Amino acid sequence: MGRVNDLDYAEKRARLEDLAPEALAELEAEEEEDEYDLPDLPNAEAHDEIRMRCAPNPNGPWHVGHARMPAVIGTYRERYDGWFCVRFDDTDPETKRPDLEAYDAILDDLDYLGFEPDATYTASDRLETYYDHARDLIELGGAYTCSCSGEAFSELKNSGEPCPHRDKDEATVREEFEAMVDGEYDSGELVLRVKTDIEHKNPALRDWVAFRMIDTPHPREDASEYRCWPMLDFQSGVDDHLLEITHIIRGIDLQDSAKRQQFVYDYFGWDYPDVIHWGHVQLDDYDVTMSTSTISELIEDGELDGWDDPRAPTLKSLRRRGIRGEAIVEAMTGLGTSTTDVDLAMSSIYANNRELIDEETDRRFFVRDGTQVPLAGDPPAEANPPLHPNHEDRGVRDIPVGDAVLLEAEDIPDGDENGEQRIWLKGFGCFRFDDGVLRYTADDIDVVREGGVDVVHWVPADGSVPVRMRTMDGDVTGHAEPGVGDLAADDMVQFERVGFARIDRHGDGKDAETVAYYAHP
RNA sequence: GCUCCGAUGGUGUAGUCCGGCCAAUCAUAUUGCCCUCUCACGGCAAUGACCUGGGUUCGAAUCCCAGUCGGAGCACCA
Repeated sequence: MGRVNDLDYAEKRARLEDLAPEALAELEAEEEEDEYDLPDLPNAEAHDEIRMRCAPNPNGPWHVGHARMPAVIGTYRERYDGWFCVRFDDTDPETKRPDLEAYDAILDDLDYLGFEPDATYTASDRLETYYDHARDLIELGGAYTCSCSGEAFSELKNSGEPCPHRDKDEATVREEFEAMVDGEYDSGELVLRVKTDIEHKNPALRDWVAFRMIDTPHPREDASEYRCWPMLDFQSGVDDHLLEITHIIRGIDLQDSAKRQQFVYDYFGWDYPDVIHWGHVQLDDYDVTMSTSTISELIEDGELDGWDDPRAPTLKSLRRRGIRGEAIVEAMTGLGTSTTDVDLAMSSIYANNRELIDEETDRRFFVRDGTQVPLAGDPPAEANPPLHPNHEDRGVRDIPVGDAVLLEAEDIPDGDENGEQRIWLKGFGCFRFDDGVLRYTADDIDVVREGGVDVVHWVPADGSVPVRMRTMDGDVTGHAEPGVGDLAADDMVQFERVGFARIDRHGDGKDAETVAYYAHP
């Protein structure tokens, strides 16, 4: 037994293969099955092709929570060899006014996450389609124009009473709706309601609004002439059918939508897609709320530098910090699709990212708030720490050392004669701290192996690169070893004992700062 | 007020449909040890959960009822 446990995995597998090949096959088959993070889609086998949509409101670049939708439907698309589109549900030019730059910003965020939609639609291009369906619905007796104020209707609705407009004859409804389409009413004057069940036990489903008038022109020029706009439940319901969506995945805030839209589907004789609702996601570690409008305000007020400020919980921010989209996608699919609210730990995104980048990311020294200490005792002229501890083949860094180094204050020995006064400058050698000077001792590495002498990171006082590292908790300044000045923007480094960071840009001229963005430990 | 959901360790998740294989899976987190020219990686170990109360049953995380807590909708927002 003990001998078996001492074997490593490959050996155990080989031994098992000899002894009981069928048991091994079974074990490995089980492992295969377990590889999915996400549950099976309901009724997947009933469709030739799984078709899904991601339907954002383009009112700003995406925050981290938005990544959940593409992560999940993108993963399902791969798993079922399916299809998904992006559909911009931009049918409110006023309250949720679209931001013209957000359309491309969202597609860009999607690309960062590693997904390309099979098609892209924009609801504000499709108003004529919605009008046509409204006309059909009116003909089926499924809708009526209503001039009640929101308040008055709400009161009637809550007591389960129909409003006087409910029995309007079809010709009048048709006529008034055409006048709505032609923009002959002002905002608030008239709406088109779907006739559902005014006594339905759930008040949320009673005769909801399908179209309303909006005076403010849509920001997209192609849509700026329209004044009669569909509500989400109508627009989205019609589009989901026309795009042959088989599976809708969305938040619990739209829990009642399916039931509302079901009335329209019934009038038209359509089958409603399968729906999955999930709860809200919260992120730990951030002071800023994950909300597009809040972030947008903070940027406007100058509290944040922009959508990619390291303190902003946005995809642009994570991207700038050098976190791969894949790390976010994995964290998101790991959340599953439960209807409960969930807290996503940033540490799980970091752990995924570390796994992706650790092997390929070279090590560098970065000393925060360095204290200068002179060297003595004739040390070597150059230090040569490895680029990566697990990859000797990549070679070493050549760090020319002058007559002084910068150290972090806590790494400098305390000068107490009773304590160990030697430190090992990594990749360089052993020094004894004496009277404010580090004197080279020429001890070999055994003094470290035997314990007692601490290894510290350091940079030469001359030739090091001033660095401003931007973090979630504010900027950190210090100096990185000279070679960092030669790295390209976008290169990742691991500052030893500090963490992973992405090189953002180098400054111009002498003494100009290099800017790096901190990713994670 | 009316109507829907949901509840497994610090976090996420598996198991719940079809009760026993669950003194509960995996990941992450935290701690300790090993490895190591710091960190990271890797290895080993520890920590830590079935919301509460009833019921059904030989047996309940799983089924039933009640309660508690949490979330969502009842918009001319998405």
